Amino acid sequence: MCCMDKRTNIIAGAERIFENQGFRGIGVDGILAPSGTSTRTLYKHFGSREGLVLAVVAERHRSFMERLRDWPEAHDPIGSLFDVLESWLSEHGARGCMLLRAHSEYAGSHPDIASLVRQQKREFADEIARRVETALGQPNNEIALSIWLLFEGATAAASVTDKPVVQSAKRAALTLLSDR
Amino acid sequence: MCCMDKRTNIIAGAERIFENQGFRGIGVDGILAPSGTSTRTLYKHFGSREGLVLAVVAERHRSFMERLRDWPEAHDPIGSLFDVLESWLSEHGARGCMLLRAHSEYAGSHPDIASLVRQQKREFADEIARRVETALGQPNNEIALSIWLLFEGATAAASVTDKPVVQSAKRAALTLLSDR
DNA sequence: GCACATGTAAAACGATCGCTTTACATTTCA
DNA sequence: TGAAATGTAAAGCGATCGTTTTACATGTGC
Repeated sequence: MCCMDKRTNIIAGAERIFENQGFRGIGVDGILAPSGTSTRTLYKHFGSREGLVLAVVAERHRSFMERLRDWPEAHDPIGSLFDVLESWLSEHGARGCMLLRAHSEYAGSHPDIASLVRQQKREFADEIARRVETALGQPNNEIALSIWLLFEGATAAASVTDKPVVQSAKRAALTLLSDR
Repeated sequence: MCCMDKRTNIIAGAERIFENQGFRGIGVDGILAPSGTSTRTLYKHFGSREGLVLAVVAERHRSFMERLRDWPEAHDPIGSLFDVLESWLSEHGARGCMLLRAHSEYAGSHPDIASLVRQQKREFADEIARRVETALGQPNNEIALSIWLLFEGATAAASVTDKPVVQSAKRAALTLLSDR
């Protein structure tokens, strides 16, 4: 078996475990079980448990941004934001943003994880600002920020309610956008 | 020393620890250190580590709802929501909603913590709906839900950015409210 | 004055933690 | 052919985990 596949498999398996158990709710044996990996290989690839967490968080962000970029509805740059979220949540389950979960679990003890997540969220907020500019023909940072908050709010709230939060966030975002 | 004070002190000390380290990032000795409590007393009062977490989460919600109720600006029921949030965050630090953090760390393994948080969030969303009805003279669940999402989004986002998210959420909420 | 409730201090329990090591199988390719 | 790279399996490292236990100090009320 080749090297890059193994690395990818470990990350994919760990991602599924972290979704359900959180980052600190399970040991390395449990993290490695879904990919059938020995601990020796883990430390060869990632150096430490924390190194794997870092890689999973990075991959999670990359794959979400990729889906955002490849989503076929270019004519509705803001509405499609929430359509992507809905598809994402139905696929992964609604357990709160994994990036923010990593941030809150590790911010007190692992500054590099915290700063990675801050940078990822800056990237995401910038992407929303770009889409607002596309929709309005000019930048509007105030509206972009509000739409970001609706997005993060829907992601968080979906983990604790059955209400249709994503569609509600989408409608509110479009209202704010047409209301300036 | 009397019984209720000790219980309260343990909870208050644990709350400060959980804010900084997360729920699973520290052992019981560390949790008890700020209140100078022996482990024996912990298990007498709460039965288990998880029992303490449950009590801290319950107290956290109670004390936030109390501040909301006692806030002096009855004339602006929606705007004051975000003023309370700003005062709360400046006092406790912005590390994401502790209730949601508990939910995501324990949902996979401790259903009773998860269901407590779901109920607390239902209570909070209902309080917002009541305030929307007060402001509008009639109920509007769609607007109430959006405002809840702005609130949760601001709470989450404040932990990873320096942008003035709470004030932005407040303005967006008031816009949605006056826009129906 | 004495039982009782409440507390601390500290040792000890087995279990599990992150990580390292030893031993061995497999593929790759010069 | 045979050394290097990559992998699993499993034992073992010391540290720390949540929890229980033993021993002892306090203050309160009958």
